[in-house]
Amino acid sequence: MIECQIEVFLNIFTLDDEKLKILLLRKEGSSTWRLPSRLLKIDESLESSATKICNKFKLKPDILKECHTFSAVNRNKERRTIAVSYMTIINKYSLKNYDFEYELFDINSIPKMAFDHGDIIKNAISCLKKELLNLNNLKIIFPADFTLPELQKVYEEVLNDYIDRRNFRKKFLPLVVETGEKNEVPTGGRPAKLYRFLDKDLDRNLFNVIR
Amino acid sequence: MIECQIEVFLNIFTLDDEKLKILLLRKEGSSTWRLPSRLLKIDESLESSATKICNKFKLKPDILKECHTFSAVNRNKERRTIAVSYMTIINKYSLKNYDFEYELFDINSIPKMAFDHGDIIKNAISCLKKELLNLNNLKIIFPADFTLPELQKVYEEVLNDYIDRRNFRKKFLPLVVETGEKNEVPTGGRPAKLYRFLDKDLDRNLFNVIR
DNA sequence: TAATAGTTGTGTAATAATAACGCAAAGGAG
DNA sequence: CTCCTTTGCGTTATTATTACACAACTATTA
Repeated sequence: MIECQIEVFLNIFTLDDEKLKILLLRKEGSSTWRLPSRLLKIDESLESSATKICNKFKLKPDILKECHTFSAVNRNKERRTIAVSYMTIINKYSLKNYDFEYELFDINSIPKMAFDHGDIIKNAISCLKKELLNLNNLKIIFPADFTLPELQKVYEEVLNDYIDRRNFRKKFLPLVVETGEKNEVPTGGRPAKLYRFLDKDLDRNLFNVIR
Repeated sequence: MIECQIEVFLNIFTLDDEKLKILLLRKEGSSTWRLPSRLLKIDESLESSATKICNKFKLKPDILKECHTFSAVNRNKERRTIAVSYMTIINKYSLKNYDFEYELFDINSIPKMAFDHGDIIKNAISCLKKELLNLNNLKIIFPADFTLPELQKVYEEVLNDYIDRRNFRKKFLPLVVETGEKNEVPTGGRPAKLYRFLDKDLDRNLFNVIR
């Protein structure tokens, strides 16, 4: 039996400005950033602790997944601390009301992080990519009025590969329906049609996980 | 900060008599079975603690994966206990020398388990199935001199589906080489040829994960 | 207003992967 | 020798994937 504290970390991912981003916090005057976290209390499970972090941001996430448990003996010099990392995917617009200072960072440009938070994020990002291949999870960040090029950019980032535009459309057109509108935001070219997902069985992957 | 103990569980899977099995222990005179486990010590990480369980069975596993962390408040009535579950896949013959009483159980016939060990196993079995789809892990239980029907039976269990024998062979023949021998154990029919895997890039799945 | 640059939308043909199928060969049991 | 069980083998049809080029729409610039 050991005396130790359990830290719960929450990696909150979202899509912002066509890029996958993670929500990070910084203490007043600190030069390093940190993940939202919480110490486990005696009367709560890890899942409920992670849910309480969500509540602080007024989030009701559709997905909350355990990523990994970090237990290196010296990860906290002061006292033995074990960290359990969770991840969630949210829509950026559910962050409208908040009482906290936060910043969204592109997952490819993570800033200098406190302690081992950088390792925790790295692990969570690979978890994110697996989850985003499932259409139900993709739908969280693309609830309505998205363009196919936007979708494709996310897939290309997740798969870390180029996808042919015509072949991509062939896969997705049977799953979506045109809203009739066009993208109002100028992209410097022909405006793209807006789509939303059909209410179909979306609990599947159109692309395969690359191990 | 809470005072709690961390329990490490190890799900040891192997292939025995053409069936996927898990290694379980039973205390003298007890009616219920338990998973191999260990309390985390102050000076070890979870991974090293799980490795120490392996050592007790004189195992040097090729794979050791974290499955899940179990943290329900009342999972141990006496004191707050959080359990981290690991799984490994071993070759049955690495269990030849042991100092412990153990029994191998078909993963489809798990006996009455102590506490929440049944839940932990259930979770680990789904983890096992994901891992076995990777040829490198499959090779652990099929290191040499296996028959294609034996392989196929494992796939059918993992995928929970029937596979056409001819199509199955078509997929695997490019990966294996005949040893020249035939299966000596009578199966009530034509004896199957023995194979071993070629030394190829096996870090991939020939069948896709079904979510 | 014409030319240019940037972005989106569209179809077809070649190739590869998967699914569906029946029968002969080898051994064991009677 | 017959019957039963299991293994080994090839072909065809279907489906999925890949590769590839040009026109349409908008904003910007000359």
